[in-house]
Amino acid sequence: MLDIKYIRENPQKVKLAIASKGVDENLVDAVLALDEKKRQILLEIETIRAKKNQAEKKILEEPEEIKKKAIIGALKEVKEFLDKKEEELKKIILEYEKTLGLLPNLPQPDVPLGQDENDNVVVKTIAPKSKFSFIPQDYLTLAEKLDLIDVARAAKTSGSRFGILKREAAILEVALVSYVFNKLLKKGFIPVIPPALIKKDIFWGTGYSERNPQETYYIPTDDLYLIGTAEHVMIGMYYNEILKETDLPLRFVGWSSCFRREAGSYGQDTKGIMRVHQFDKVEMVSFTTAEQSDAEHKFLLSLEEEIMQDFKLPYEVRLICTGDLSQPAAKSFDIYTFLPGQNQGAGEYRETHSCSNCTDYQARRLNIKVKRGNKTEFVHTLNGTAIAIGRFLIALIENYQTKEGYIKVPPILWKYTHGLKIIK
RNA sequence: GGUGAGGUGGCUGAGUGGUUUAAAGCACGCGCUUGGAGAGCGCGAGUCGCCGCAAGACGACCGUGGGUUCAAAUCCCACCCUCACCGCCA
Repeated sequence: MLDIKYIRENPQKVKLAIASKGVDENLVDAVLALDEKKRQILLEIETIRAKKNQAEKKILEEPEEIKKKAIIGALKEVKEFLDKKEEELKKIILEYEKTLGLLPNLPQPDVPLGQDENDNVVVKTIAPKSKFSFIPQDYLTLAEKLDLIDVARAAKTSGSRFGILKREAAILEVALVSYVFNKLLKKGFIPVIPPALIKKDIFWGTGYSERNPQETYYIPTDDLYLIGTAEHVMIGMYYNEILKETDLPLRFVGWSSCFRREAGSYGQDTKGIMRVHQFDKVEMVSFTTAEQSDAEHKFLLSLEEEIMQDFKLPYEVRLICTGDLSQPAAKSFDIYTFLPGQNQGAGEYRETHSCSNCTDYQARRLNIKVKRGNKTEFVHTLNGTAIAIGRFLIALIENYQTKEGYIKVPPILWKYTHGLKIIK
């Protein structure tokens, strides 16, 4: 949610900003019109209510029955009028909040203008150190030979766009989670295993529902949503709470399954587990003060890069352009990992991590504040991928493959795989 | 699922129809005191909206939504949530 005062004072800036994210700029005028109407009715109601309150106090001092009755009679008429006005106000507030909710967070000034992911800007490249002496194979070919990923049987039980991780792939997931929990625990993150179902208010509050409502699984019987990421729960945990300043930055790491309907992605990545309805992910989340959030954003990105470097994976960091930013994000970096087995061995960079500063956008929607001295203010929230298991496994399989079609286990994981050093 | 208790400000907690402008304590802010800190003392201070250059005025808010009443934190109804005990259960 945006600050209405800021919109009132800077309507042109807001229009430009939301247009750069591909959202209709006319929404700004709609919000301002509703805001004005709302304030006008509110003023009217409050003036009358002030008079009514004074009249009520007079009744106490009034000894004469006749005068009392006259006042009470007049008050009844006033009440009927107020009831009508209040009804009108309620409708306008509802419309106002709905419209205001449609406005996305504003991009920070250093975010490049652009339409879609093709306009994202590469800000750093860690290129592959050496080339394969053979033509590297596609992860799915390798994984199916070794019986690590079973898409066919997943289709049998669950339909298209599902995968079953088997044998060493399942062991690797547990190892990856242990490794990354261990790493982030040392950095002061609080580990969390969240529920997979959340309430409507929380889901709305994290700010992902408006732009692509069909993306989420919804269970009508219980009025609950399946989480698309552990972030939904980790941010939502503090709904309507006031945090202590000394607790900030407050950091969580959560491991959960993530559910995505992938509506509108027909034909993309239809094979394998690159794009599936359910995958597991370890996600980082931070709550900070307004001044801390830029530094925290860099910190989360640095952790993601550390993870990449622990595994000696080649990658690019891309600064996301305005048109590709999510609704709540003010600025995002993505990490694209090099997958040498794609394009018949020519290789390709694919998105494996993301890292966003949502400033106070989610905090306003969820009413999450921090007490600073005598005042309370909205916190800033950030999120970043630690390891998205499916895509990270793809990266490991393709980068650690051998000529024989085996897969080496990265040394950093040995301590978590109990002696497993190669998959064959 | 059953029974009972409860939901009040940053926190604990008093408040059963009208000077509640929500007591008190803790925490917080400013000042006094001190070489400095602490303790102590004094003062200030809820949130949101709205009008105003400002001082300040006004309105709303005591889990949420309705209702009763001239008047509701307080009475009534529904719902949500928390805690305790019981039942069931991986």
